[in-house]
Amino acid sequence: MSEPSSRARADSAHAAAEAGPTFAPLYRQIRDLLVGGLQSGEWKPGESIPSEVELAARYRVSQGTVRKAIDELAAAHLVVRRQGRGTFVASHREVRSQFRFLRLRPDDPEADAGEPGEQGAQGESGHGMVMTSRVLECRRLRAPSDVARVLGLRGGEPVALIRRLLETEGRPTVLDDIWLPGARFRGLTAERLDAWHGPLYALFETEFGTRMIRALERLKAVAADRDRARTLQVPEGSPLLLVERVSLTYADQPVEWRRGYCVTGRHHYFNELA
Amino acid sequence: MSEPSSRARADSAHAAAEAGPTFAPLYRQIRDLLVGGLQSGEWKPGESIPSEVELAARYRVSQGTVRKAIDELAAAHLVVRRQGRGTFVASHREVRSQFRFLRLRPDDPEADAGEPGEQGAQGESGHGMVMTSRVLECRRLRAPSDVARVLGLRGGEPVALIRRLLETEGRPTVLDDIWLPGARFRGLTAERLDAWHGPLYALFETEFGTRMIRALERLKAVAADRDRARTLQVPEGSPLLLVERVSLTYADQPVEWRRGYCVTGRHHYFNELA
DNA sequence: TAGTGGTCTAGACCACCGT
DNA sequence: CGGTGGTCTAGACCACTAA
Repeated sequence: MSEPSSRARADSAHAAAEAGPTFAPLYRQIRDLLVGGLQSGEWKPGESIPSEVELAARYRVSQGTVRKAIDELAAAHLVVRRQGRGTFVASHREVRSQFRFLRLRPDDPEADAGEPGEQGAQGESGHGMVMTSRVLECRRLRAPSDVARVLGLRGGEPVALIRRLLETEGRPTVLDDIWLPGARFRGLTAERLDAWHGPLYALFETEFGTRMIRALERLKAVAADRDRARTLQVPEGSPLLLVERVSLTYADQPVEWRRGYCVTGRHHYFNELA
Repeated sequence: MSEPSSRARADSAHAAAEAGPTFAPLYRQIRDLLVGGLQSGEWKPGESIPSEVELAARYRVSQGTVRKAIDELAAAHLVVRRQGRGTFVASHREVRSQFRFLRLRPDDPEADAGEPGEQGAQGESGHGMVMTSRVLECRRLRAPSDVARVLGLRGGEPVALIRRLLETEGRPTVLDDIWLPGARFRGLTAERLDAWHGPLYALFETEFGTRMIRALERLKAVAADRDRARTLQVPEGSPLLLVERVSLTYADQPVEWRRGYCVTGRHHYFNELA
């Protein structure tokens, strides 16, 4: 290494001298460069990124600095480290991160358990829960203003709407309304959804190059209106758990708005405060 | 340093030689020692722990190893680092970690905002929300079996029950039933609760030496029964958000079981999936 | 055996804080 | 100014994986 971190130190000195914005430490700059590689698709979900020593050479920093950058990516679940093998881009197809966004669980794990590891058709399962999905509707339309606002679109831009029913043990459990930006999800049809076996986010990642990174949720208790009561086979006015979710991809760009109405008679939403 | 990490290396070699349990890396051993110091009260909430160099000398490891141990404690919110000052034991009295466990937020931040920084009597506020607490009941009794099971007590052991009503803008919003192990919370009375101004967990930490570290929650939507409907001033049968919480202290010991019934007409439970 | 991530060390320098 | 945490480096060795 002929010029170890000359750029970084220059930046740092720069920041001290100027009154301008303080510069990020080297490992954060490296981290952001790596995020750029992930975002641009240079390394695709499931693939490995270059080794730490290679990245250190490429960016002309020490291995320790690259290591700290990757530590942050791993903490954010953008990559997964595997000792002896390498560092891999996280994927919703992997079991490890499959159910990271699924918080609904059966009250009694035993009562709702299927065969260990079993999955229903279109199934998203986890924690001994078997869930089957039925797509009720999938159409494209112009964004209503509230949807446009949440997704950061202009009103009237094309969006896709998926309505689906999740069932556990044959009982309707969750009714989802899912809004997606039309531009990102060209070619999304009910047939395509029916043909896909696996988590929805794995489909989005694989078929549309859109990877959900994190999500913000708002929960409320609401009374079932007539339509939803009928679909979920509960009395009108029954309490439902409304889970509103905005999913974000790289750079915190919103790419999904979802409203789920959950029957919580035999299930609950689990959360850990840490 | 005369014998740098002789213990650690011996352990490591040991583990490799034996078929027994693998030994934790040095920094985890150090971390656990530090947790022991926190748990035993060697360093109290708000106080600073020894500096990294001092700890490195004490445990005869490098500063980098101590640093990594403290990194984990900081990630778990057990300590807070402050550049140039030191590392401090986290406290519920500090604004930083005041509202870490409060997930209920007004739907429209503007609508419910009081004076910036204002707090109601008994208030737990945050995110522009003002909440006032009214203790309805505080008595001691023998643990019902379900409470005993959750708190890890034997049935019939003494427990304390607090019932309180949280109000926002004069509107009843949350009805809490809080169960505590009697042994830990000797001397807890309604008068003591009324006299305390600040978060409940700060009281527990300051007056009873019990610090809540993390919590597990289960959420459901339920219909308001007659009593709760009256107390919360909503129609009987209205949907309420039921938040069931088990709080844990060091070593994941359960020390609180709480059931909160929330009116979510103007508020929601916020969560981030990361 | 070669290559990867994981641990540990030692030392330099920086940014920040209170005195 | 001295002391604290924060960054960065360089190099050694370990643990794991795959060929």
